[in-house]
Amino acid sequence: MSKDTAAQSKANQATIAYRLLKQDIIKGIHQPGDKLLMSHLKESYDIGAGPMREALSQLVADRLVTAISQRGFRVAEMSLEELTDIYDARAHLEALITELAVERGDDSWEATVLGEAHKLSRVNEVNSPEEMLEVWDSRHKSFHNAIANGCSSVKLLELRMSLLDQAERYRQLWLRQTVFSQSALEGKRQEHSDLVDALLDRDKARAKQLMYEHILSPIPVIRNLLP
Amino acid sequence: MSKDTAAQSKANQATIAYRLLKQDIIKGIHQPGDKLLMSHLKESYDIGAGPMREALSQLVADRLVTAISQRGFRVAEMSLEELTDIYDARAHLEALITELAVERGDDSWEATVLGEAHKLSRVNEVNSPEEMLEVWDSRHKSFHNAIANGCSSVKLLELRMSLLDQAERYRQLWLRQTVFSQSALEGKRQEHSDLVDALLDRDKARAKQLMYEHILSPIPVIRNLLP
DNA sequence: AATTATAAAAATGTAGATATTTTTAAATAA
DNA sequence: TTATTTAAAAATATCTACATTTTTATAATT
Repeated sequence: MSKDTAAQSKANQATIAYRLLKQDIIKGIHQPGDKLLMSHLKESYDIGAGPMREALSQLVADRLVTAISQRGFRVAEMSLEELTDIYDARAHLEALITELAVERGDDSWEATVLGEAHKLSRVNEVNSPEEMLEVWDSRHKSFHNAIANGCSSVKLLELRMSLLDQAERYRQLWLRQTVFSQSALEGKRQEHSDLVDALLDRDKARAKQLMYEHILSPIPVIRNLLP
Repeated sequence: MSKDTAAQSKANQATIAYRLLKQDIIKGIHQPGDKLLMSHLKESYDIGAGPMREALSQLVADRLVTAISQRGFRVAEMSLEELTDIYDARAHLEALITELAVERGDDSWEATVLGEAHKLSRVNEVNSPEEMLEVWDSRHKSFHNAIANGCSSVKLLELRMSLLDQAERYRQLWLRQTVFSQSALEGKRQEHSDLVDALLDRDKARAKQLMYEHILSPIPVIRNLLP
């Protein structure tokens, strides 16, 4: 039995519900502002009220869901204000982490970053557009994770993940626009290439600045798509 | 009826359990590594298993508790490695937030910082040592919160709070040593005064550097007290 | 000693009971 | 009529008590 299958089978109902709900909120199956009715959730996920509550209050901590005592749960709203706030925080945090990664990253970090950059630049021979989207997004994330890991700070990486989760619904809006536009994709390719250059040159200030701008760049696109 | 009492009376069992448990873990009533037995918790807090699980899994997200599926919950261990990691992250994040506060803070921010600094410098006419501890800690937190609020980033402030919560058990070790030592207290007074000067001078680089060092300064004290 | 069987303890989940909020409809007042 | 209040009903959230599953401890067996 694979490790993954073992983990899945061991996971309790609350964990299963948490994963499914989170995915469905990110995918937009549950829209911002939607009421998350316990009776519906119980039925559609086939999970009891207890574990479901447990999952929901975790998502409240993740800021993907809001709760009012005795009045249940709703999918958290999306707004231009939140978009700006999340991306401002992400840009500053990611810039900080990049700076630390340049200071602290070793040879093996450099190697991994270079490897992930290469994989990302070679997203070509794919079948469907949907697969393209998935593969590019996955490799793009791996590339950025590889850079960030160089900072060697467990806690900063956890904070980074928390912001990424909160940004994910906004990112989804940007992703389609970017991956399906040859020129946008080429722009990203250039940004990534410049970034890698700065990292390998150990040019702290330049890497920090490039990362800051790279993170903020999707904002105009997302702003236009925001409902 | 006061707002607080109303909030208390409206809060559900899970929220009550979360608050009580968190306090008791920070106070050390539940020690690092302790098993959090559902039957004991149910009895001592007089709260059912469902809400108690909900509270526990929130504390897992807060990193104050660890969970193993089907094997229950334990108070998270404390370690020198975690101390170093948390304080490294805190110092960098707080320095970043301070820098932004100097950039973004307005007149009313300056006024609040100055006011809180004044209150903190006047913790004197108190009755018991225990009260002294409580009052100083409370005002010290308010002072630092006032500075941080200047950054105007909801998300960065949330990340800051998350790290503060994780640092709280370590901070408690340092607090007694500092508040009950006249020389240590004088040292802090000086650091705070320098910090305020840099803030009001809008000296970004200096404020950032002072804050970075201020956050890291408790580490040697805590290291010696760590069990 | 190592392995297996058994019993006890504990975690987790379910179903139904209870409490709260929301909706609906009727009654009252402007 | 229109708006407001009130009371009852329905919908919903939450909790409790119990049932089930899993783990852990103990004893028995090889």
